[in-house]
Amino acid sequence: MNTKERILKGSLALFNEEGEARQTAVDIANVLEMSPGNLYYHFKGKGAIIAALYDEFEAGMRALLRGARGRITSIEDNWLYLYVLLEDIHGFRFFYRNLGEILARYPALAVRFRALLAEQRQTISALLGDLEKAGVLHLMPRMKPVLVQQILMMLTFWLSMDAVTGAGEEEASLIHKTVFSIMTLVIPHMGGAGLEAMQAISAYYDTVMEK
Amino acid sequence: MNTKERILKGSLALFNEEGEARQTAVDIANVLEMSPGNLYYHFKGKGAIIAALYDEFEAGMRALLRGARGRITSIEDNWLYLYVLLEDIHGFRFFYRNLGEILARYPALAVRFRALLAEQRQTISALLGDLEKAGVLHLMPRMKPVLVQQILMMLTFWLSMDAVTGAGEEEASLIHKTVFSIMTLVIPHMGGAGLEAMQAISAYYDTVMEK
DNA sequence: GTCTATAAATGGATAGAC
DNA sequence: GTCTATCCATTTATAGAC
Repeated sequence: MNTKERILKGSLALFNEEGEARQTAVDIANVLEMSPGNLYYHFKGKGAIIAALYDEFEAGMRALLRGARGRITSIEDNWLYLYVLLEDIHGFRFFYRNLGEILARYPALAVRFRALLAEQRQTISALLGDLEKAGVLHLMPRMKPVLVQQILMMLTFWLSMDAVTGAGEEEASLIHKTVFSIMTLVIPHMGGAGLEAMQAISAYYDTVMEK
Repeated sequence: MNTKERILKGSLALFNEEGEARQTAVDIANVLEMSPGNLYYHFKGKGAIIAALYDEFEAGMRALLRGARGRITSIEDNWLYLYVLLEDIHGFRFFYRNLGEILARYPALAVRFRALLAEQRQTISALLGDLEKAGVLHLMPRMKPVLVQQILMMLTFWLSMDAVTGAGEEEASLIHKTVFSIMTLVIPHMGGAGLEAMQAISAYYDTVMEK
């Protein structure tokens, strides 16, 4: 592994663990047992590291979003897809826990993240559309954009909520709860199929949570 | 108005307008056309100012939460109460837009904010309970805590979402949309009464939004 | 109470030796 | 590529005059 990769890997771990805001370029160098000078040789500073990490995140997220198109039809598919999305996001939790701050500090990232949000919004909308076509989802006239926005918001701030409540919950458990919560946004609009899905998810949820 | 009050009022305005993170003690002094020395005479620094502002916010929010007990019964009451809550929060938007960062920087505030969240959670739960007793709300067995959490999350991060999407929406319009969105979390669990309420709220929403 | 001036602390960044 | 040494900018905080 070359130095550039080591720096990215180490920074990501450090940011996720200790929070991005309070880490300086020197801190990063220390963790990697490397001189600040060397760090600056590879990256112009913390900003450049964050930009590179964001590149990685964005590429992965876009791949996931595009992979969803047309392939996710049943309620169960949606449910599993959510797990994958949330795990991906969790890998870059430092970013999501400090969204506002980071985007304010790096306007170029803000532009890109907004575009990514738009693609997420589109994908969510398409997934709901597929469920409607399949006849399992029945939305009242004006509900759809509101429901999409609710899902997007939960997808964007579940990690912030966890951080703020200070639960410091374990990854698997937190993701399970969040999947459950997001599915619960949709289920009330599903009629009979929703009740079944709810029971299935609840049962699964219980088994997982008891571990 | 004495100097202490001037500082608090000016800081709140500055933070709300320009974001808390990028304002230094000197910036605050400049806005108030006052020397940094004088500022430090009244407050030990930015941290002390933020703590004082939080005192204000917390007192107001607790008053609102306690005022709700038992007095809010109909769907319309809930809807109006939400406006009041959101307006109160909007007055301290600098805090909500930077929640994670600020709470990490001032651990004493984090403890207090968590307690406040707990009281909000309780109040929301009580309000939903009243709607259940009134027979307009019907929740499936495990739904209630999830629904409460969804509402609490939206209440906590609506301003962050607005900041992140960069919509920079006007206050009244943003609050309307958020009220609508939060009510929409509850309405699917209301059966027939929900459909009516939905239509009423939609109609009202349209009139307001067209202005 | 308020100001000016300045010290102390921190973080960002680079030059030059190896 | 990597290190040491150092400098520069920003922010915090205080001392002492008025």
